[in-house]
Amino acid sequence: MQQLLDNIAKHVSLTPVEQERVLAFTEIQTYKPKTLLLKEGEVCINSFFVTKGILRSYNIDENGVEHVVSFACPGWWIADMYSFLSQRPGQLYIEVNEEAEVILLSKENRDTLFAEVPKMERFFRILIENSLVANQQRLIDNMSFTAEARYDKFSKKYPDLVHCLPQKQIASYIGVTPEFFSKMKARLLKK
Amino acid sequence: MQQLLDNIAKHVSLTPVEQERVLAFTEIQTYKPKTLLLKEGEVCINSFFVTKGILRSYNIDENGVEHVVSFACPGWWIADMYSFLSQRPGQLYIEVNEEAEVILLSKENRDTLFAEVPKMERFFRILIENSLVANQQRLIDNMSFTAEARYDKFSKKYPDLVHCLPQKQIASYIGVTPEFFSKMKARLLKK
DNA sequence: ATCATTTCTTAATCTAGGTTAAGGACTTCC
DNA sequence: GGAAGTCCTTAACCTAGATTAAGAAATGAT
Repeated sequence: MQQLLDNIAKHVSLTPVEQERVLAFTEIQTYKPKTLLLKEGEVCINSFFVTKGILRSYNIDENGVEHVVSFACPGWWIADMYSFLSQRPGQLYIEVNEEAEVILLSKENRDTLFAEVPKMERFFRILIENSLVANQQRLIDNMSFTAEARYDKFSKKYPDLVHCLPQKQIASYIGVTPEFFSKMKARLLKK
Repeated sequence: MQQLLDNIAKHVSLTPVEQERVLAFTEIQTYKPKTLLLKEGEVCINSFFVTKGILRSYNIDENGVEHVVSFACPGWWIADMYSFLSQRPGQLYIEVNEEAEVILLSKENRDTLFAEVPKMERFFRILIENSLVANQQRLIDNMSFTAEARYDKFSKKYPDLVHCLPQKQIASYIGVTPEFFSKMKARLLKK
């Protein structure tokens, strides 16, 4: 729980009373690997703050191909933002990659919290802003760079993740097939 | 100016006094086509609310190829969000497509406004949330669909834009070359 | 009107990355 | 500890979309 408060403290400073309110609205949970916290077609009731382990979100396209939308390590939030915000069925899966501990904040509680603790609305505003910027950068990168350059950027940005994720998930995140990813990696080793 | 207030009213309801504050912090401007409101390497001081005309933002990659990041029609906001939020040099250009009238809100004024009129922070939080959702959807679409399907989605989502934008800009937005776009369109006509 | 610039089209050729297939290396779980 | 899955790799072949080039059509400036 302290991790969450530390995370919030990076952007806004809460009084002890406000911190209490935050904790009152959240709930802690642990999950085994491969647990699905959300499936396509379901409403994303909770957003998840990761304190241990790794989660990922992905969608599955018409051809049954999985596309990783995001990873979440300790200190990161994850949700199907479309579904969470609209409270309508979404298209994303959220799955536990590695034995995880997460803090849950439901849409309902989030909205109440915004009313009671306006600083938390600021906190999430800033979080979403950062998220938008990162997302827009990824879009630009996908349009501007080759798979090789995208992989290079990814490994520099998330050096830890490169070692603990299955390659097929990295391949999916940067937008190539596992086979091509494997070929590409072999090519890079020769240099 | 009324357009801006109407737009805000869709998400939060301001008192007349609050509306006054908003207007006090904004400024109106008109621009000729091809005017560059922002260049790569510059700091994005203002965000722009379009009341007339069309703007677009794009970046230019290492090979000199332009990639359209977004269009903005009346009722839409546009900015280089990375640069605007961090007040550091950005990579985007913002250009006037069609004779435009826009309302300017600087980063500085926005932050003051947030402190004076908390509802405006809520307004922008909601705007950014929607923006993030749209952006994430575009990312997923780019990974999941062919150029043809992306074009189809685009023309259904923005039927008006299809008619008033140069094809090369649409091609760039959906992520293909103008040549391929032209070929694709010819193919679609045969069906 | 006319020259210049930009945009669009068509066609030939090329390539980054996809597909299919098959074997080997790890896990995982009775 | 062995059967059944996953995951990773390699290789041959395939295709969506890029590149190059060149002409036609539209737009704009003088």
